[in-house]
Amino acid sequence: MSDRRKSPLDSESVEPHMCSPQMRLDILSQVPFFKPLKQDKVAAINRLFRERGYLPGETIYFAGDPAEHLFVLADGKVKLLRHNWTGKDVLLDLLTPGEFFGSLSSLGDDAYAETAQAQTPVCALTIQAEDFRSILDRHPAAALAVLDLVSERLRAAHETIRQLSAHSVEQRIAQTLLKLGEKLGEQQEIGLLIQVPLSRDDLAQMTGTTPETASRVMSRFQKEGLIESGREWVAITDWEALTALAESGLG
Amino acid sequence: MSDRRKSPLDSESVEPHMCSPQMRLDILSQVPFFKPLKQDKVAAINRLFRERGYLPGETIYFAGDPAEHLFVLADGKVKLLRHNWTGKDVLLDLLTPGEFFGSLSSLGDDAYAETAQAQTPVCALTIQAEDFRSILDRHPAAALAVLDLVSERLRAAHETIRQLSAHSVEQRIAQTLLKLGEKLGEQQEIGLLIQVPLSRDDLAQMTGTTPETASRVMSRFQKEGLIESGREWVAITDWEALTALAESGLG
DNA sequence: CGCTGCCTTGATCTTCTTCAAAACGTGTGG
DNA sequence: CCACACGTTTTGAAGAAGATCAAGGCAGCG
Repeated sequence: MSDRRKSPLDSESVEPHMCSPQMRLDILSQVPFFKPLKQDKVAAINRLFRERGYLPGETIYFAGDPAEHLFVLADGKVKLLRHNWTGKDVLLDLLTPGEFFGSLSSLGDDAYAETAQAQTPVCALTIQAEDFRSILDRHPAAALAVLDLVSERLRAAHETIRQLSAHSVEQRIAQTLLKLGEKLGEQQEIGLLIQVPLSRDDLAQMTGTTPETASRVMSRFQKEGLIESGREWVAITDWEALTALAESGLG
Repeated sequence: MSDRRKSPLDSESVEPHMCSPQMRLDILSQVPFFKPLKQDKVAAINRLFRERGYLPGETIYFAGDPAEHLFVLADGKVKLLRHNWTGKDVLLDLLTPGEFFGSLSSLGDDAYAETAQAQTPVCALTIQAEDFRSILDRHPAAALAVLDLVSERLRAAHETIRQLSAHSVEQRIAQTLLKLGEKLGEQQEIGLLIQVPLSRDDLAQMTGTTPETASRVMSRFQKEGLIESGREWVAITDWEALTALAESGLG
């Protein structure tokens, strides 16, 4: 336990990431809501998208900004968060390539409800909200696919509410690590490495606690051999035990 | 404050409520996602719906049941909740006439994620999940309207997460009362009466606390003249003060 | 009129937050 | 390549917020 290694995370170039035209088309045709469409339709849609790169830590948009665009994440990781005037931010979601964020609404004067922030170097494809809306209008299959994705997010949000309401901090952190492990995990010698820079602060913002408490819980987990962790990285070394802890609260 | 009146809530018949055919058509054509459709279309859709009545406290479906139907609430109030094996249920939403619940998904073998329970005598219109799905497939305007409603619920869920993460119990209860006041409030001599039977337990399940703590907070609010309350009813008497408390935490 | 279920209140205990200070790691510039 | 500086993490001690356990009171209903 004393030889906590250097960060085992994939190091990424610090350049704002740009994608090749072919890469764009590949990504768009893989996105769940364009998948049902014919290839030539996707090519036409592709022309409506613009490309933007962001640096780690850079804000893509702020909560309250006029919601003019929809984003499709092509490469990198994006945090979705809400601010509190107390300074206690809440991290709602961590997005991976292929997921969308931003404005879905038809109303132009709507504002973003959340802030989107690049967690790593990011390449995102953007489209005008009204353009996206009219695509959905013309392609019911795409609209239903988007509906399914949003419904799934609603389910996930309800699950988070249940956790915040009824589980201890320890259980919430365990559950969050498992969820991140499923989504971002990569098997390595250390264990199931969570492929995203994840600070104690991030974890605290995801689980509704303080960085200090998150740190204490993580230290305990590490002492018990459930995880291996260092500065902004975590790996799960005992999936079963962590699962048991998340669900019952008894180690 | 000593003469806490008898329940000022509208007393409703205890019969499982049934609606007249004309009432059904009226309700369906008023529902946001059928509103854009022509009257004759709605009449055709109406024929796909069945009608069901429920008694107060009766469970409409349980979380985990096969999700075969979509429901449109015609009359009464419905609780949406999640269970915990610890016995601590979480109340996610309180629905009023015109709102929908149940299955949106196309996959037949899906399960309900939540339990739906009648809070008052209820009349609900039900349709097979696949029938509803094919309606959305044929009517993009309806599909987009549903998408907007679900997006709005996702926003609300995120707001709840923010509150649970960053606000005190006192603030959460104040905010919840205000939200309920907006949705179900009715101006009366006592104040803005929340037209639904609302126990301390319900409030606790909405705000992630215990009935005892909810009771203590409500007593404090009453002593400070912010609300008037009795057995399963609440009225807001000082909206501004309650708002201030919800937002800043300082009375 | 007594029963059942909801509400209130008190005392105690646990969990988590807060404040503070020190140790560590990572990338930087010498 | 090494040493420094910054932001992250760890850990401690004290205090607050809320949970839990327990008892008693009140409303509505048969």
